[in-house]
Amino acid sequence: MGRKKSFDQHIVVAQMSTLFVQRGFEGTSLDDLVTATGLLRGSLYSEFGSKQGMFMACLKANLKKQPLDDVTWRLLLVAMLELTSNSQAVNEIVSQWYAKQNSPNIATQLGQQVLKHSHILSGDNDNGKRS
Amino acid sequence: MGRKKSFDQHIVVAQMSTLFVQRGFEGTSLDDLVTATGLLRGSLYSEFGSKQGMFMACLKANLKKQPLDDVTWRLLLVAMLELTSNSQAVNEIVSQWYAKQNSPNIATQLGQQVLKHSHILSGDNDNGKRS
DNA sequence: GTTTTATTTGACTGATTGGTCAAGTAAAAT
DNA sequence: ATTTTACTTGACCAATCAGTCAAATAAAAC
Repeated sequence: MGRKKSFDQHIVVAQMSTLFVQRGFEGTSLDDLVTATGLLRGSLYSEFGSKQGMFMACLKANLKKQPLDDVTWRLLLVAMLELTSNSQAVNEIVSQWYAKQNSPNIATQLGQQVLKHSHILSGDNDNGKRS
Repeated sequence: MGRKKSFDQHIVVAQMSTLFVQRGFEGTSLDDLVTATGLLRGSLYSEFGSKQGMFMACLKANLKKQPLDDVTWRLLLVAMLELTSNSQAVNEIVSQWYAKQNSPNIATQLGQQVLKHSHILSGDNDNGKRS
């Protein structure tokens, strides 16, 4: 068997999901992920293979939820706007999810998430500052 | 007066808009913008001040169109997902636009643009390659 | 023609990016 | 107790990032 893993996949995926949701895919750096998870780069890469692998783990895990929560909708948005047109693998995940949907108002739900995320007309942006 | 500008603002803004629409804000590099416009960094910075200034020029110029075309909708999406929550200046532009809208289905239109951009269920992604 | 002003040029910078890997460590297997 | 296996550690890397600026250039003003 060898050494035991020092982390719980589910927790790590949840921590990474929070980041991807807040900052998007390109907006989230490996350093961000290292800080948020408490793992180091080597562990993250041996577990997920690549940054895209980390995102896909988040997307797959969250898509299992029913009904979809805000985190999952926002991961779908990030996938569709940043990854779907460049990555076959992510495209397939999202396409398979979309094919199963029969609700006619997916677009509306996606759009509502965009509006919610944008913080428009609320004025609570931080002018680029990060904690 | 001094030396004349070697470019037409409108054309440069249109060229930059195409890039921001295709690759998003963070996904578009200064090198990309230099290549697409034919201008060099110094010219771009003396004209627009910053990368965000370049994006804002694109957004402002496109929002004058009526009715909004796909490019403008996509710029709004990019703004809302990548900039609005971190940049007061971009937030104000989008907020002012949004306040003037009285259509009840903005969310739906935004969502349709997300779906259109995602290339889902069409399979024509390029696995990350760039021309 | 000389000076002044505005723009272009592109090499350069320090910071940050995603990703690697040899060495170290902890557990199981023998 | 020793070996083997699996995971962790973090320094390191080449590439890329947004942004700068002194020097060169072109036009207007005189």
